[in-house]
Amino acid sequence: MTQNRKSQCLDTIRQQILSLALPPGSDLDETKLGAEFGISRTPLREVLQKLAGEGYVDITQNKGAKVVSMDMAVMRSFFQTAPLVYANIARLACENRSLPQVKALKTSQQHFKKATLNHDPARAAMHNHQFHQIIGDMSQNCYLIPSLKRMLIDHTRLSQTFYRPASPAESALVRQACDQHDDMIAAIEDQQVEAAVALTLQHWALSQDRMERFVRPDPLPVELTIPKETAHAI
Amino acid sequence: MTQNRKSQCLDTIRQQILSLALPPGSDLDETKLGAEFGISRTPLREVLQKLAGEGYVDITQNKGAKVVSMDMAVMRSFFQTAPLVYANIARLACENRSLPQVKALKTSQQHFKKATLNHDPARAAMHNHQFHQIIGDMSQNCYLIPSLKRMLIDHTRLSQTFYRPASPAESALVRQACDQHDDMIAAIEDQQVEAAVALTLQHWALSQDRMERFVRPDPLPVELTIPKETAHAI
DNA sequence: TGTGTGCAACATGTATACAATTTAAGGCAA
DNA sequence: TTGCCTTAAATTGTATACATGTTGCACACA
Repeated sequence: MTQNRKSQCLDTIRQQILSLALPPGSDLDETKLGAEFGISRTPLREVLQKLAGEGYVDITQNKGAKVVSMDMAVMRSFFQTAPLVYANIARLACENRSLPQVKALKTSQQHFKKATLNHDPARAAMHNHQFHQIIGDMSQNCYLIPSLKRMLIDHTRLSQTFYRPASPAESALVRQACDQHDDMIAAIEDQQVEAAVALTLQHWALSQDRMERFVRPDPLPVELTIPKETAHAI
Repeated sequence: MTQNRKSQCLDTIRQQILSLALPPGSDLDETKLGAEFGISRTPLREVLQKLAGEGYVDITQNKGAKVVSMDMAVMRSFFQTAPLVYANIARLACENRSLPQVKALKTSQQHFKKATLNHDPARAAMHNHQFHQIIGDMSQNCYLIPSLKRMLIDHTRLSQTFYRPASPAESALVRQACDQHDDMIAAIEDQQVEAAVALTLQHWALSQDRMERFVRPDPLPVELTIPKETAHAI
């Protein structure tokens, strides 16, 4: 029971960081969080240590924990490194996947598809996160998985707007991403390595474009008209 | 002062794991270690959490911490993944290195060279570890660095015998590795990306051979003679 | 002899009190 | 007002006591 509260605390904070409910750079107060989850500071500090190990938070001596930031320098390496990590994880997943894992991947994809159809962007982002984490598990490579997990944290945070399409064209992109997931499952199940890698790179290219627009939005029109509805800020 | 003891504890355990003084799979008793380092269990548990985040130990619920194991399945992915990670870290290090980092790398290499000349294999392995970790820092890529650090843990553990040459031919290999370090420093300083990557792969090939022999030793001679001196076991 | 049960010893998990450090505010002098 | 020093509040770090869970041994029984 008490153990339940601790792991629930861990899950909740992870989820809040991924959903940007806890924005990058925000402070995590030990006393406040402990009271919130009904556990004392000792186990709560261990939760924060664990989150630090997973790359969700940064802990500074005598200064406490902060949600990891997403500054420009980091974004640069994010876009630079993602295809390398994703493609190699996909390759290894093809080679090492077990059938129960394939089944878990299909279940995750069902939930993801349902969330997109129901226009539930928060759940869609979370299930997308889980989908790619399962592919990571399939790779069974304890050296690359930490990199993948760190990438997925920022990927999920950046893609929070992805599943909140603002136009028919954007809706089409979401459907396309969903179809790519189906194709990836098939390739992994049939262990078609080259197909899985190619699909992964296509999948990346799709979200890359959306995310880069999010980081560096379209320039305002030169004619000084005021847009009807401004895009949401971070 | 008290903070000193905690970080000293962290460093000592890291060093003991890398040197195999704490062999893979061995138990880490909280009470015993706390007494040993003169700190109570609370900060010691935080040390273990940190080590778990860095990939030095595995923590199981209600079972405590163990030094991460090195079974055959893991070794396979180790040899499979190392060139990918090392080569890409080298590439990024070339592009992003700062001059103070180059200076630190040269200092580290001096210590390394001195240790090999003095036939101090433990120190040589540690300075080699530090050398490659500095190259990791140069890459300034927060996504790949965790993978590199996890690789280096096992690399250093596997190479414990590398710097304990048993024949003139093996001594030549150590000298060659040392020379490669010098060449790598030059390539990184001059930002010659292709040269740095090629050198890194050569450097890997050299140690790969030694390490694979360590994991899978030479078959015994078919004639049933007893060797004069048996190689040290793990 | 083999197997299962219960208890005792031990190791890990949590709460709380206290110590040390950082942060912010207030007051004083230039 | 500005800058700096002092001091109080808040936050983090540590020690200890207690709670909970695991392990291994002894003993009973088939």
